[in-house]
Amino acid sequence: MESLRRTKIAAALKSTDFGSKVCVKGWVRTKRGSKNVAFIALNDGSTIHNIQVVADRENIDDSILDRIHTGASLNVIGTLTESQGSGQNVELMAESIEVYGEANPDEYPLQPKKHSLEFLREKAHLRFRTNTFSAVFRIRHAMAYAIHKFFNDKGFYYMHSPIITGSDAEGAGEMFQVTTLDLNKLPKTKDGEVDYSKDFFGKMTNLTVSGQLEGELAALALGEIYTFGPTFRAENSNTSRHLAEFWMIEPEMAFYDIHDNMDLAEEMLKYLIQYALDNCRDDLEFLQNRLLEEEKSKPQNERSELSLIDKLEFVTKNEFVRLSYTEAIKVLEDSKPNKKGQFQYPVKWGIDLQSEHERFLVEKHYKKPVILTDYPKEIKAFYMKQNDDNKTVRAMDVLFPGIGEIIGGSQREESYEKLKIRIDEMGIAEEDMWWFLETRKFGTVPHSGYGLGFERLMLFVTGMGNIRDVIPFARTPKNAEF
RNA sequence: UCCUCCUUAGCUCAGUUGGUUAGAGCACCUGACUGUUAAUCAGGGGGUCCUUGGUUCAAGUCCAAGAGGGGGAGCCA
Repeated sequence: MESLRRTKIAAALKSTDFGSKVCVKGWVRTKRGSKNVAFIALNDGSTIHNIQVVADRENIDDSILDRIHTGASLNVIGTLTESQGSGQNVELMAESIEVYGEANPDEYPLQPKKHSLEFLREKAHLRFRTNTFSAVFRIRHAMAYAIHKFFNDKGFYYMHSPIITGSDAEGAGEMFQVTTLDLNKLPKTKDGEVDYSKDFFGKMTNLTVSGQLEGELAALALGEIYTFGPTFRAENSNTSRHLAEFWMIEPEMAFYDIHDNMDLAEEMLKYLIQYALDNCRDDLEFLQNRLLEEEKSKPQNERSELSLIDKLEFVTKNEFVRLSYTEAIKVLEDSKPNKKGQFQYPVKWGIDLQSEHERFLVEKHYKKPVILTDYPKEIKAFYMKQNDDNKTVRAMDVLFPGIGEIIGGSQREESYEKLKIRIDEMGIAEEDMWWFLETRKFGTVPHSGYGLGFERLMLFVTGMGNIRDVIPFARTPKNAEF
């Protein structure tokens, strides 16, 4: 077969250079045939759209066409032409086709039809080859890039916080232990405890549950930093919005108060969503149509009011509602569902807000993203700045429709004395936190930060319903396949 | 971890009150068709009814336990 530089399908479909000879390579989505001609829809991942390869049986031998099924990989050389059919503008009249690899249709699990997301989750090694997942993962790339671009353009520095941590005071959940000890022959101390001095690091270590504490150290010198890396939580969470391994973005900013923090969070979310609208249009349209199809089988009252793209545009164009926890409790107490006793969990100042409460505020009452601030100190982490009322802390949670908490953050406590007292009150070992406390001892400043769950952002942008479908290989309790 | 629902052909699903040889669409194979659009039409092959135990003359169907999965809740991002 002659050699010719490969053209990506995205570029070939945009070309108007009809009559030119091009080479495309990709994977077969469908093959349709009639007596004289076969049509092959070919996709190479460069776009959601396929190029239609037209194989005239006079030019392409039946022995080749017989080897081509859904999933096969091809190298096609042909002439770019204006399509005679109505489904596409451009097509490729094949002159020669090389089959790189066949896909035995008796064994290849993907077919040119709708598969359930649950089925594809078990075929995660092949699901990239579907329209839905190729769209999701192109958008995932775009969002990761946009995050770096947003922060870089604002003068933030990308800081790599450690994955393995010797601190067990991050306080964000159960941790995965990291060890090189032989679990069948654990070294013991005289007291019968595991002797961690024999472990790789000479102490007990875990995978990080948050890069925030290290991020603060960097922010208190570099000014504005962000982390973007994997995070691990060994919680036995079995929901559509939790993963044991997920990616988190954690900006930390010196000299930012809680209001600067909220402004940044809102600006960032709007920027990221606008970036998707501007750069992932084809993929968003595909996912939007997919959702519309899915909703046809739902009863009218369960269908969403806005389409995916309208929903994204709505968020970019409207101010987020900002109110304090105390105000939110009042709204909830005065709400219809509360008066009718429809909340499963009663509303009272001091409780942690339940999903049903957050959903009422975001989806029913305000119908907009909501930022809640100034929570009771008892239900929030030790590092949050205490308010003068001695009851609340300067926390902020950004709540999104359908997702719940997409961002959690706060202004940080900068007072050495207050922080030390809070650490004692919460029973955290002070000797583990000496380095964190020293930043308050030497040249402390007001500062703030937050954590954005990358996959939760992905859920919102793609409209997907399960967090396992917006990360390539989900890690959840009892599942670390692939 | 709790509540709830589900598991039947490669995939999506139907299967009545427990009753003889378990069905459909798609996919695959064969044939028809002069350019299709998840092509269409005709025919064909394809089953550990999740597993184990129980009730019964008889279990895909009823009961119990287990496994896997979905949805909701808690924990949170």
